[in-house]
Order: sequence, then structure tokens, then C-alpha cells
Amino acid sequence: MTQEAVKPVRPVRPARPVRSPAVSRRAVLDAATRLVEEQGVAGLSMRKLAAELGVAVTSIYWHVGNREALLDELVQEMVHGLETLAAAGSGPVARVLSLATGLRRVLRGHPHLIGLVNERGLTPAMFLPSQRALAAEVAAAGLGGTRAAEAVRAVQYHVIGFVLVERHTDRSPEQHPTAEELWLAEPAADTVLAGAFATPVDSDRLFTVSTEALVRSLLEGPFPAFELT
Amino acid sequence: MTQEAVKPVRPVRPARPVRSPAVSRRAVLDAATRLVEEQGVAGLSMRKLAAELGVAVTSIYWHVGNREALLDELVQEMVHGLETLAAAGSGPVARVLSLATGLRRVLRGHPHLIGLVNERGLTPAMFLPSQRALAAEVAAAGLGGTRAAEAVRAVQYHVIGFVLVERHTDRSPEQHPTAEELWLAEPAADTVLAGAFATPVDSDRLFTVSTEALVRSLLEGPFPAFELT
DNA sequence: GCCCGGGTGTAACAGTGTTACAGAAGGCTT
DNA sequence: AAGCCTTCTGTAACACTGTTACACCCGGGC
Repeated sequence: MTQEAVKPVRPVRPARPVRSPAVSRRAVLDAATRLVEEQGVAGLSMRKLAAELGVAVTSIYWHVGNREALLDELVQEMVHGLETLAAAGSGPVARVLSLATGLRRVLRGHPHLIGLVNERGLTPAMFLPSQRALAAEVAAAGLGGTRAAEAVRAVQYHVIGFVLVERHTDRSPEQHPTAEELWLAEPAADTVLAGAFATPVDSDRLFTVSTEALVRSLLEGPFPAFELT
Repeated sequence: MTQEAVKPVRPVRPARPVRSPAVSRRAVLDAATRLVEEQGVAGLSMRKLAAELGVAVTSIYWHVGNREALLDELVQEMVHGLETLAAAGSGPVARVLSLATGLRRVLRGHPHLIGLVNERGLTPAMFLPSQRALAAEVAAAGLGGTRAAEAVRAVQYHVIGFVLVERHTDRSPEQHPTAEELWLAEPAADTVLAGAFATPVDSDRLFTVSTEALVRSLLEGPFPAFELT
């Protein structure tokens, strides 16, 4: 009963390849990664994948079990790529900032997968390595206990949220009126301000400014360091 | 050529109802809203919608034209619901904070649509009303020009990003290890810190803390007010 | 020889969005 | 009154999706 295994939907390990297989699990994952990066998650269909590899659909299912499982695997691989993040610079604020920008850089490298990670509730696992690094820096800044945990989480939410937002605003075909056009259309009281809003968003700068503001306030904020519990 | 209109895929305005229609555009939109709120965006299928209304699929298409157009319409209606946001409280920080929490409240009221808005690149249009309100408060705080625009956008990105993140972490069935479990599993150096991380996230508090930190830093930050350009 | 089991293929099922086409039914013009 | 035109609905299909029941091939162990 414990190991019925009438139909091994997914091989735990291929043991030895008795026959030279037409595709390998690795090849399926690689092709899937390529497809996702080219056409997005919605562009990944099992039949397209099979055709790409010159193989029947069922082979794909044999190797990865499922579309969902396939995506899970892709996500896992990306999460493992997040474990090599280290702070740099001098001073807590600068070091936390370097972690944040590093996070954003990696996340933007996988624009299609980051949404999947979030949808699967894998965000905590994904951020654990960087969470430890962040926690170390925050502790070095003199924070501890609840305050420290809040600061770390605040930075995490800010970074992933920022990337989630800009992931779409990047490639929006500017359907419907842009904020810039809207500001120009209606005569505003403050023309200087309207002009500032009429310029498109500089994501990099906006990220730096907002993150630095957040981090600085969290670390050197109005709450004195001796208030820890 | 300008108005071929061989097949009016979508009626600009129903003029007069020549015959008592089996469904109205309004009814379709309402049923769609209900379906989306119950089963999420993926749960909205044209056939389900038609069955729900006791009508053939083509009628749906006649009234709303498209699934994409239908979703566009739902999004539009939500966006219009965002136009009644006003700042409250005294002091720029408190007033901006009230706007931010108001935004979050409204967004959380439409958890399924907020992702759509972002995917459609409608975020700018969606945030225009609150953007004006935010701009007014930021200006009252003494900021202007580029600095003001950056501050406003930083708050916007922070709020929508936060909601995007918590939208999923809310209803994640805690598959895979939770961050809390991960922190408890591995023996950490700082047990107090680990304990703090082992407690689940209090979204409301985290939002308040992080947003206040961000806003305070943006408005009263290290950049003096006379540095405007 | 036989069989077992890993790996592949054919063909189907149910579901999706979308549309070509045929109608029905009221208001309008002739 | 006859006819047409617009509005609206229904039937049936197309192409596509994820998934699976089933047959098949083929190398290794007995």
C-alpha cells in the first residue's frame, strides 16, 4: 500500500538509461525555460514544448508529470539562483541598499518567473537567503527583535512589490492614456509639478530613491535604538 | 470606408431596445463581476457566464465583444471607484499616510482585479486621482518639481507593490516551507531575532510601519527643502 | 526463449476563446 | 401591407489548451 507504484507518474531517479531516451528531463526543463523567457508563462504549452523537442506530448508528461509541476521546477531553479547574494559597501544603509539592488537585479532577470513565485506563495522561501543577509545588516545597525524583523520585511515587500509593478509597466504598450498625457491634458495649477509628472518614470532612479528613503528611515528612524525590546 | 460597420461587433450605444433583450450589457458585466469575485479571473469563462445568464455564448460576445474587452470594462469600473479618495489628518506625513491606507483599502477590496489593472498597464490611469491628491500633499510639505514627482511615485509604487505581494501571501496554502518554519529549523545566532521572524507577518502593521517610514523619509528626508530645482 | 519495465506514440476527452452563419422580432420606409 | 434594416439570439463549428487511457517498442534479466 505504501508503494503501490502501478504507474510511476514521475521517476524519482532515472537509475540507468536502458535505452537512449529521445529527451531527458533536463532537456525538457531547458526548453521550457527558453519558451517561458521568450513568450511568457502563457506561451508555454505542453504541445509547443513537445513539438520544440520533436517528441510526443506524453513524453513531456512522463518526464515532468505536469504543467504545474514543470513550472514548480522552473521556479525552484530560480529560487536556488538567489542564494548567492552578499551585501557590499560600508555603513548599514549602503549595505542594505546593495542587497536590495542585488535582489532587484536578479528578479528582473527572470521577469516571467517572479510572478509565478509569488503566486505559489514561494516568496518566503525565495527570500530566505537574502532575508538572513538583510537581518545581519539590520542587526549591525543596532536594531533587534520585532523592530529588526519589521525592517527586514518592509524592505523585502518594497523590493518585490516594486519589481512586480515595474515588470508590467515596462512592457505596457501604452494602451489607454498615459499618466503623462493625463497630466498634460488637464491644466494643472502647478505647471512645474505637472511638467515633472509629464516625464516618463525612470525606474532605476525611482527604485534607488524610494528604497534609500525607506531604508534610511527604518534604520535611522524616529525610533531610537535603545527602544528595543 | 470610415464607417463600414458591416458587422457592428460592439454597439456604441444601445439606442433603443427594439426588442426586450434576453440579457443586457449591464447584466453581463454584473454576472462577470460576481464570477470573478467568486472564482478569480481564471474562473471567468464565457461559457460559464452564458450559462449563468441562461443565454447562448454569442450573446455575451455581442454585448461585450470579447473576453479581454469584458475584463477591460471591469477594470475600468474599478478604476472609477478610486476617484473618491481624500486626504485626512493634520500634517503632511499623516495626510499622505491616510491616502496610502485608503488606496490599500480600496485595492484590497478588489483582490482579483488589481492584478489585471497592472497587467494592462492601467496603473497610471488608475492612480491619477490619488496621484493628484498625493501631489497636493507633497507640495504642501514643501517639495516641488522632480523631487515631488519622485516622492509621489515612490509612494504609489510602494502601495501597489505591497498590495500585489500581500494579495498572494494572503491566500497561499503555505505549500513548501514557510519562512517562519525555515527560521525555526536552522539554529540561528540571534535567537531573539529568529523568534521575531518566526511569528507570522502582520500585514496591517507592516504596511503602516513601512509606509510611514518611507513617507517620513521622503518628506522630511536628508534632502533639505531648499534644494528644489 | 520469455517477461518486465522504462520510454514513446496515437488518439481521444473535456474544456477554453472565438466566429461564420442562420434565424427571430420589432421599427422604419416605401 | 410589404419589405427591409437593425438588434439580438442560437447552432455549430474551428483551433487550441491540459490531461490521460492505451498500445507499442526495445533493451536487460531470468
